[in-house]
Amino acid sequence: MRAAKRHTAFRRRQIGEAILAMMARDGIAGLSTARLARRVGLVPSALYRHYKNKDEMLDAAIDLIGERLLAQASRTRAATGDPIRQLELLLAAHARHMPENQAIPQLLFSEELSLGPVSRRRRTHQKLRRYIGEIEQIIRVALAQGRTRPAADARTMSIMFMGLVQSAGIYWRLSGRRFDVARYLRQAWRLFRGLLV
Amino acid sequence: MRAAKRHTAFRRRQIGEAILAMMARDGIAGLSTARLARRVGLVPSALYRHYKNKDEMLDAAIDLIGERLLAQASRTRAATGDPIRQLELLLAAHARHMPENQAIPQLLFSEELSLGPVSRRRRTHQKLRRYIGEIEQIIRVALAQGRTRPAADARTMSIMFMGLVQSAGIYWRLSGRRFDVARYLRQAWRLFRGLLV
DNA sequence: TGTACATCAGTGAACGCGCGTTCACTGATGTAC
DNA sequence: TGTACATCAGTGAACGCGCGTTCACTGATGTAC
Repeated sequence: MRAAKRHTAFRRRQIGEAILAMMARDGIAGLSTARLARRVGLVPSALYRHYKNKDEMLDAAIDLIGERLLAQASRTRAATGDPIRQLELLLAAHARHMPENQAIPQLLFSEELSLGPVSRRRRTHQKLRRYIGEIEQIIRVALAQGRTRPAADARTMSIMFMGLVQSAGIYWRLSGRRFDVARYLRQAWRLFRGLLV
Repeated sequence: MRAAKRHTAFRRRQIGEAILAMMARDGIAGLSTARLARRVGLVPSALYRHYKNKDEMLDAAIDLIGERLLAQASRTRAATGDPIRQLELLLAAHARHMPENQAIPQLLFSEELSLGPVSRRRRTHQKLRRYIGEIEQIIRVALAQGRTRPAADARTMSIMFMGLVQSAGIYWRLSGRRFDVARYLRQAWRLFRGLLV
């Protein structure tokens, strides 16, 4: 059956999102153009109408990840002015979106990143740095409001904050999705919060 | 040139260690039998004298990772009786062995783990759990000696501890090995230590 | 609004390539007497 | 200690398979007059 004709802009977004979804579940390695095309409802060669090659498709997916992370950060900032509450909301969002967000660590540890073009690692680095920068700023505000003299700077704390999410992800994945991420992150948050107020 | 004849036990270990080394640098995906054989100094078909197939080679590498983690834990326990000092030593060891240890997250996020046989995920899970169990016990002793009433249990704290190492690894990798892991872990340790004493 | 033509987004067949694995072989190493 | 034989660990050639990508094609959609 012949697929309906859609504008390239539509297909590009569709392909990028399909990569993210497939990556979250099974990683990048098994992501063939055949499987990707099937998921989008096209024939493999049709993908090449919208991207020059597979590398460009991958880069588009990386851009989508960056967009989503930043969107989540600004949604959270908009929800409340209290920095402590913002961090708590952010952790809750990570717990909720754990399955889809697995695309991020899958990408970070993929050979496509370590063996692919340097530009790709740089782009990814930049996107993650921007997100962690957002967290760092929130922490900075929190520290200014808090009473404790912190034992480390805001940047260290922001990387540590990301570590909470990463460790939860690893355990969740390894346990066959049985590990109670939300519970762990609530407990870890109580500890982390103690470092700020 | 024909390779020297060595006992299977020797070759098995050699192959396992070659996998770990290659995995640490470039991930699992690009780990072909051809490249693996070249590294060991054999011809691809020779690998099959020592392992039934590639899956078994991979499992051997996973066992090696487990061995090494546990060895590191017991070396640290032997070095000092002070639990706080033990944790500090453990972090320092992780900072020192960051390059080789990249094999661990590479494995944890590989499609060989998520798509491979369930038994492989279980084995890996068990090995990591045992290591984190060691950390948990150390933390338990530390909490018993400390003066603070902790805001979370030892298990949560042990996963968080692992998160310190993971976040450092991600940043290190993304930054093109430029991120100062030792410095970050020292700072993060000061914060984490504050939760215990 | 209708017609003529250009562009765009789909198709299936074909390609060269590297992959994991098998196989018949060879000569070095180990074992029995 | 020397000889005869079995086992073991190496080899290169060959296999079937899925991969990313190219290409000539087709018919739907958009544009000019």
